[in-house]
Amino acid sequence: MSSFYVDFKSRKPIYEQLIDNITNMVLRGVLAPNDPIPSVRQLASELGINPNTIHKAYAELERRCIIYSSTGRGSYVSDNVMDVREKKLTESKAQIKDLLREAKELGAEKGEIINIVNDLWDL
Amino acid sequence: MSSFYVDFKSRKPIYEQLIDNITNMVLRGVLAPNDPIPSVRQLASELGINPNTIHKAYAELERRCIIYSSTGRGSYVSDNVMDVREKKLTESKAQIKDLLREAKELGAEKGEIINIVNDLWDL
Amino acid sequence: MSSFYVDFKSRKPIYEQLIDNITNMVLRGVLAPNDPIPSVRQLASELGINPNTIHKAYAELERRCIIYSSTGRGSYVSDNVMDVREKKLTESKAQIKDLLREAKELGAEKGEIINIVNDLWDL
Amino acid sequence: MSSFYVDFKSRKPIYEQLIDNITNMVLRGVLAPNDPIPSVRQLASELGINPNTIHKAYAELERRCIIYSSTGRGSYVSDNVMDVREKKLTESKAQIKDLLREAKELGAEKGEIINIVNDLWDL
DNA sequence: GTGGTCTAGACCACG
DNA sequence: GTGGTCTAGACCACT
Repeated sequence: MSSFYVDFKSRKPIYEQLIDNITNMVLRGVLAPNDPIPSVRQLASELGINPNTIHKAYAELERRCIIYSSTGRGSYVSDNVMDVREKKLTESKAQIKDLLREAKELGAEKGEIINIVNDLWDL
Repeated sequence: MSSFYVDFKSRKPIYEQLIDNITNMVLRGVLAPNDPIPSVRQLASELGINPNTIHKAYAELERRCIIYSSTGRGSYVSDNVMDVREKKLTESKAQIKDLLREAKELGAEKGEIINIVNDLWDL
Repeated sequence: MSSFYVDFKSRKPIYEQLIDNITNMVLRGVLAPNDPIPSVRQLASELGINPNTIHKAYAELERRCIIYSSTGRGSYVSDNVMDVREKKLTESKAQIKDLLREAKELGAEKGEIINIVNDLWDL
Repeated sequence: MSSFYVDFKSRKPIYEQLIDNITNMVLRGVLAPNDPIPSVRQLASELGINPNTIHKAYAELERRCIIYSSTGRGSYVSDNVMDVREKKLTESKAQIKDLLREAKELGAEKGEIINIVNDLWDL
């Protein structure tokens, strides 16, 4: 029951979906530091995807220090998860700020936004 | 002194940049309802872009009811700008909600978000 | 208070709009046989349209025997209105038949159609 | 023995013909949900048409949620065919109503219309 | 002049 | 291989 999943109907490239997929599993703790992740071939056949696509995703994940690979032994979840989380949170807040600025220009009321925030944090 | 501008180095397609460009000018009132917008060929030569690319952008803008075009007469800003603004604001708020949910999962504090909101609205 | 009208936002060419416009006025009796219709120049200035466009419409209306023009004296409504009506009705029924066939293939029920017909004729 | 076909002599643009063509095949079940449709290049060479023209048709079909495409994988029939059918039927009935109203004004008898309906549904 | 369609051919990223 | 973007240049109908 692995939660690996790709949506072929999405416009988002499959390799990007995989990146997001695995990144999320790591950040949520579904995959713990030093856990092994499926081999390229295994995941490829499991998802019915070209192995090259899996490889591309793994390469990018390694570049982002979310996993590490050792030749012949497979790939594992990195143990500096907190750094990754920190980085993503910073990006996330920057995006939110941009969107809020846009929404304000479009006429959004401060109250509406506060309500959204309250709903998410307090409910 | 038209504010049309495209960044050829961007990964975002030129025609999408044009769409965003014009949409923003309409939403901010730089272009008023029923104002004429530059002809396909004129804007093409002005920006050093192929007319087909401009046409693609105009066609999509027309589909989104932001402009209307008629053969032999040219293209004009639509007059139901409020509908477009309303629609965009709804989308924007949905995106914000999604990002906030993600940020919360990543460990963002409610206070941080509230501060961002206050900064934007009250400063 | 002439009912001549063109919608610049429509995809339908202006000259076609004029043709439909005048044809309808003739068929509904708003314009009676041998009534004069506005001169090309007059209608052009009234509607803010290029005279060539008006001329094109008038030429087609003449070809369809809906109006007749005599050089230097202007244009007038034809007096064989019934022929025109007959012809249009035949076309109209053919179109309806085609659309009904399509609707049936799409799953329309006979009852729905009968209801539409009843509403139009009996209400 | 694909039923793709275009009439080069028609005034209807080739890309629109393709759209109608494929839409009909989907609605009639000739193309089933998630079936692959020919690649842009393949259909182009098959029909002797420029790939750009095929692409334009596919792009519009995707916008209408009749197919979906993904780079590197190809294009496939969407699986929410019923929504499309529903939408098209609604449009179709609206058109029929308009035409019936016109026909009535032109002097059509209710009986004539009823006969047409009966012929189509009962024969 | 205007927008709209089409062709020919190039280049890119994705799988 | 696939779809997607862009250019260059032609032709059409409409105004």
